[in-house]
Amino acid sequence: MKRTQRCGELRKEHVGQTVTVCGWVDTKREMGHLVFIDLRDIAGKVQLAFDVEKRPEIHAAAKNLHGEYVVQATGTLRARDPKNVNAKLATGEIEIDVAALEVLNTAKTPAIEVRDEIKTDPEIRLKHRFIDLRRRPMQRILQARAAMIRSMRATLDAEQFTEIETPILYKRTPEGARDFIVPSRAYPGQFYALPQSPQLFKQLCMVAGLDRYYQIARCFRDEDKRADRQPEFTQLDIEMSFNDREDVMALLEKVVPNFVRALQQDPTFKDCDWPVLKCGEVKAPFERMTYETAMRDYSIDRPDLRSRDLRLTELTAWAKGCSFNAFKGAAENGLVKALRCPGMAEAFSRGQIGNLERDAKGMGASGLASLTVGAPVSVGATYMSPLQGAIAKFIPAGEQDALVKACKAQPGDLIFICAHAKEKVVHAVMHNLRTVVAQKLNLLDPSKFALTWIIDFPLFEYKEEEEKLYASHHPFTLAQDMELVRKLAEAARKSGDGSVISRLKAAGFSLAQVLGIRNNQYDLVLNGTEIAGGSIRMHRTDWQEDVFELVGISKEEAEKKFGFLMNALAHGAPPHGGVAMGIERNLMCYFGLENIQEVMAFPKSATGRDLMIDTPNEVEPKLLKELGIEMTPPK
RNA sequence: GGGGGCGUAGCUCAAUUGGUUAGAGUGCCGGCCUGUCACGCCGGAGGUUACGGGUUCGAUUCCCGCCGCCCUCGCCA
Repeated sequence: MKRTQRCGELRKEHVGQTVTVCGWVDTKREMGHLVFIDLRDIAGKVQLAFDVEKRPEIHAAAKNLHGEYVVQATGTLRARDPKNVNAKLATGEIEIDVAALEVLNTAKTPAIEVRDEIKTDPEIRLKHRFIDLRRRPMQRILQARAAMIRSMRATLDAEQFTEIETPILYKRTPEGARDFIVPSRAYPGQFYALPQSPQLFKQLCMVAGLDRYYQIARCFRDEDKRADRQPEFTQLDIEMSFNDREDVMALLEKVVPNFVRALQQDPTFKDCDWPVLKCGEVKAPFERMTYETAMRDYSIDRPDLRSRDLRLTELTAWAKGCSFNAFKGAAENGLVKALRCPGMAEAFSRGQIGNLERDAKGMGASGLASLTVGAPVSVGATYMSPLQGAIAKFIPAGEQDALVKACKAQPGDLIFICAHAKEKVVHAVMHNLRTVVAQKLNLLDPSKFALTWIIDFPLFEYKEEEEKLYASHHPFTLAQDMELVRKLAEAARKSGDGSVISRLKAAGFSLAQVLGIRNNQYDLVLNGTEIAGGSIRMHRTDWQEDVFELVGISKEEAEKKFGFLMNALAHGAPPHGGVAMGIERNLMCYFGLENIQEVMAFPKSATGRDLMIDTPNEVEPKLLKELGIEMTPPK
């Protein structure tokens, strides 16, 4: 045995014991006849004391130690004199009077200082990741990640789930994200693909009668990276049988509070400064909000409800009768929305308003109207309109009053209005604006956790340009009204030509009716981040065929792409559904971090390179030949 | 694929309009110091200014290219 305790575990209660510790030399303080070494391991630091008069050879050996040397030290644990206690250190009341010292390894000077706070360039940190991970904040994050996953497993095991591994060598799926592909040696010219998620396999597990599946699943997507995206990431992947959406939601309402509690109660993290440690108990059941409400009030399907009272107002009806032509025109077949900013008439400078307008234009808007609300007054017989701003003069007093009333605005408020023929543009602008205003109002406290389910999503999305319906989640999601889907599919099959929509219209169905169908999807949203999402699936092939019909996936195409799933569904698939939760995205929220690299042990750069091991890289021509792959010459 | 920012000592950053020996803090190495704990004091080493080209008497500085990192739009559930 090389050690009796870990450095950071030693306390007053061990005083008098002979202890052996191992760790890295953190700092050395030489005082002539005295040398102090702080020895560090994952549990913390402890002070080693060396006195030349007591043991000259050991003292001399201590003088030869350098930073990051790996050392084993044995000695008597003694209490420090009260005047020498270091209150900043958990081990500050004690030190080791070292009697034996062994250098287990020397160390080169690291590129990164092993300290809690560093400002080092991310490139350097990634190149020397094994040093970066020696730092306490990084070790705590990785420990917390493990604690979270441990808790997830415990919860699911208690609910009779079976952890099942699904293949990493998978098959290319033309839908969704770009696949990473892996050449096959046995079949030159043929390829595996890495899974974007285990979606189809988990459904096959249900068909197999495995009843309840989960996996801490690695997922791969070959898309361009972002601050919150990596080419490989981890999901808690869950699927269950004979359930409806309530069962899945109830399950996550156990999983999430359990792991939050696990993090909050773990003494390992008591010194950490994480939002998750300050957010209090996560109470179940979680709030629920329909997609319709979310879009109406917040213009986004993942609203940040820390600013729940900052709601948007739809003004389309008002704008249709508006004298200001820009609003009126947009309202004809588009959307007009307003954001009332309470008491913020003076909150933004001219320049800031200008920036907001510029951002709105960047999202496709033709402009962003801003109006401040004054007190309505009558001067003699003339009624003075309450609004001020560049466009106020185009809106008569009566219309202004109606606007103020619709927004429930008060004197001193600021009102932003965005109008556009494309709903998507208005939603993007207003969501962005709401975020800015909420920030300005200090509503986005990172230690406040606002959790909500978003439910009742539309089954279909309609792309006008293509005259095509798309599955808004994925095409395996069960509709709430399969009866109507059946009728639609039948109608679409009968009347021969034209787009699906024109055929449905010919059969007497309206677009609103089609888009009004809700599905069985549920997303879990935390402070504006989607931290989990899932759905109940269609377990019957005839239902599945109906939806394929409506989204324009032909029989041949369905057979080619999803044949094995369809075949499996035809062999007695039980009703089933599940959910997936992004581990990294969750951790980022809980730790208040902006970059996904901070919550992974060995992340890749934003261009998908591993800077430490330097990959991707070339392989030998011989290997390529074996795989039947020929390179085009580089340009 | 598009846009923006960045690249100078191990690390974090300076360097005037383009100007002669590229500096500081920290780390590192050595010395001194008996209670330090981000110890203190003294001394020292350390640079292909990412890389390649161009303009110029002269380039860290200006121009072009290229590589890398970060952010973002597209893309991505």
